[in-house]
Amino acid sequence: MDNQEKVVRTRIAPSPTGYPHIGTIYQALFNYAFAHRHNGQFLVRIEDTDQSRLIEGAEDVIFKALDWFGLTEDESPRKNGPYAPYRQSERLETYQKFAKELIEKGGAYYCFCTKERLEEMRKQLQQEKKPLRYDRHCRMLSKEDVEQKLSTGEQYVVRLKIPDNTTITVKDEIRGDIEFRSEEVDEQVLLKSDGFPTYHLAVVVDDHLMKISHVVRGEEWITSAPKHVLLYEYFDWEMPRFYHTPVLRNPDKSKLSKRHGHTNVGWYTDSGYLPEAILNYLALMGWSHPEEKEIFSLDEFISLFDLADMKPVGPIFDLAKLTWMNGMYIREMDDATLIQRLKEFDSQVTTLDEKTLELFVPIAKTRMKTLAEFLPLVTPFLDKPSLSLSDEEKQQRKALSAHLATVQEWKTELVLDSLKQFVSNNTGINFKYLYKIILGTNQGLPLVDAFVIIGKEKTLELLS
RNA sequence: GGCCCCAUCGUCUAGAGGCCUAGGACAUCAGGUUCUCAUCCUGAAAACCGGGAUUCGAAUUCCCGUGGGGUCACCA
Repeated sequence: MDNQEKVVRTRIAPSPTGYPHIGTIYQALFNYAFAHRHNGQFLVRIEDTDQSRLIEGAEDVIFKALDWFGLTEDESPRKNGPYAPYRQSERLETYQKFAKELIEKGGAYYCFCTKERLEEMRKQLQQEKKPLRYDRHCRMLSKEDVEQKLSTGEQYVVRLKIPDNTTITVKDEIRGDIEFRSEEVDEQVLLKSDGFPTYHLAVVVDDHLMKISHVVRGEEWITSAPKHVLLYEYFDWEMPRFYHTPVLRNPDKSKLSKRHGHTNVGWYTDSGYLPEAILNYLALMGWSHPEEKEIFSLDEFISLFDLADMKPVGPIFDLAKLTWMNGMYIREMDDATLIQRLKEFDSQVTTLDEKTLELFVPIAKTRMKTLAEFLPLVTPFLDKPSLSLSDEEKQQRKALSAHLATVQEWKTELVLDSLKQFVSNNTGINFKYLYKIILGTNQGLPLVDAFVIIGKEKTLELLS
């Protein structure tokens, strides 16, 4: 009975405060994979308790991103579920109820300090070079004082009470027990004066109510974890297992940010990255395949992944390796799928002749690292590019055109022979030069293959 | 600065006391294949932060430094 495996339930708790961050997807991946590995549920809870930071439409975009990656949740505001609502702004009474209960239990207290007083207090502490913690001013208030202030409608917040002289232990499953001296922990606000909870109250209440079994979140939460542990103890609730995953970093090792890297999921979408490649890359940040494989599917990852195997080191997000991996996925994709993806990526691809597309894709494939690189490869053969060439180069172009016009049968070997002949007939000319006078760059799709695809007529037109 | 976390090639990592002359991947460089460029193949260069301790033996355990990161809100 004791050994009965608990249902695994994980969650991500994004705030709708802007574009979806790649770090959110990183978290989602591990939460999703772990839940699926254990036939559990993965939920998305929207943490919209900061009214001032809300951005309209941000929630939608988060779900759109999750869909794009295929990290579909089991319960969320859009899907509902047994523990609805899943949007914190709709659960206010719940938090208020528990805040009250906590006060009655002696785990929290009313605080009437004004913003001004707090500011002054901090200034003072700063001058004295003391840690910036609340001075517990209102904790000393008598019951009568509190009642009196409450009855006159004075604004208040609810603060967490920290016990004196104890050690609070956070059991982190990735790095082991982490100990905090209680006097190092701030008596944080749990319920704000606008009636909204802060993260600390909301997360504990919701994780408990929603029966979250494994809390998998970024390392930046370690410092506030003792507050959460305390809350679980005060409420006498069973604690979930905590896994603090490493934070993704910029090349300069700081926390991955907009300033130094590409954090917006939309950037990857727009740049022609494939969701499966991104996920594969992300999976390798802090985890490694038991056979040291680099390329593997989400399903394979799910079947192998264990949170206990996570490394605690913050990895640097290396766009170059992601890009390589993306190219790998493109190369290994079958042509039909790739064509489909290209069309979805850029509607301009839809306008191309289907047959032409089918012929171009195989030769373009090995030359693309992102979907965005397809069109620039192909269009120079379809729409005559306007080039700025020297007179001599124009001359050569004409000569080449005349030379190719003599090819009897427009077949790969014959066209190639013709080109080779042209090159050997003219001293100082090589294939690289040919690219220059035909495409304007010294590289591109194989000329012969491309010429055969578009046909003799169009080729000559291109060179005219 | 206080507290907390972390530490193997430039980057992601393998490594759970002898299999390590430290392995793989990206990036870099050099060759090969090739109509250019890619792809593909071959190869090269490249790391255990420092110091103690434990041990017959330490990248692996322990301590102390050092370095990097995180966090210190009525934000999450």
